[in-house]
Amino acid sequence: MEDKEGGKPGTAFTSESSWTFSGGGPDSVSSSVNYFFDKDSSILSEFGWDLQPDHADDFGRFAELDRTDSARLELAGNLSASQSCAAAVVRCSVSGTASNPGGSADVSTSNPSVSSSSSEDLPEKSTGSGGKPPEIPSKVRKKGQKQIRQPRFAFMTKSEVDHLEDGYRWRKYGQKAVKNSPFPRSYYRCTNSKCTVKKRVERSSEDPAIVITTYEGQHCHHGIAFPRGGLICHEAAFAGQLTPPVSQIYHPGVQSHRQMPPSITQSQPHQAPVDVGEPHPEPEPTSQLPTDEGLLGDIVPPGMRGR
DNA sequence: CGCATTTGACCGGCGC
DNA sequence: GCGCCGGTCAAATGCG
Repeated sequence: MEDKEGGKPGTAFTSESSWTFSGGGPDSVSSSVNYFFDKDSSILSEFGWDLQPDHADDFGRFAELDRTDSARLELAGNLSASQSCAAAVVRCSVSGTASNPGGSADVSTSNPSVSSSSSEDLPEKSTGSGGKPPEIPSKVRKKGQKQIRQPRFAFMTKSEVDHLEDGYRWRKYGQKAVKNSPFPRSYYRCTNSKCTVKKRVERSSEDPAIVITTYEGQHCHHGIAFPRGGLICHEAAFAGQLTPPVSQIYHPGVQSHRQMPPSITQSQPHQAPVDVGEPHPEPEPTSQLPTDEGLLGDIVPPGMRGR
């Protein structure tokens, strides 16, 4: 894991980010694993997270699990509780690239300009708007230079829904069948035209209940990218900072209905138990409104502190 | 009408 | 060099 480049876990990203989920991980995720999750949650800081002691400990614990025997993470408590839709953080890994070597630590949600720190790989291709420049097609990468990826952050959640609500809006731009997996992989990108964050969603071939979500890049905007409007409260904005499993943040009235399946939009009073070891019998994922004190009050991104 | 999703095609990287 | 595979594009389609 962290021995790969001999760098400090959580502080030095690999220049070549190939990764996977270590032992016990799904075969479908076929990259090599780099768990940079450090006990001091420094990696979270890299992504703009700031765990307060209690939860830093939580992260530390499961990071440790990953490194030792890759035991199932049972991230009980506030973080996973937010994924009431029968989702729980199972495992988490972070990787990144030299294109953003720790610089992401400076990223603040209140500083959109930092977004440019990343996109060596994503040259502002205003996709969808049609039109890649003839001479510089977006998909063409520099020859002789391996594709440089933005910092990535992946986690596994146990969820019935593939696309977990995370406070940001995503547009699906592709779907591919995954080798050795009956489940397809979906590709999303942030709907914010200036934001190059992408995410991949796929299900574990071993445990269909587990959704593997991979985020790449960082949001260069703090609110939710709601073209049609509405502000989202800063908590949700933060949630999208890394778009972690703490997501499931839904604010009635401001959240786009499109993104929110009926089953999700209706908050449920109960919380699904967090037990990643066995499937949840819950037929329908439910969501809840995480309270600021229960979730967001504990994990505060740098840019959000003092707000 | 505008936006999101679907889906087949295309392209580049990588392993053999 | 070839084939496989992952990732992305973009036209078509659907939906609110």
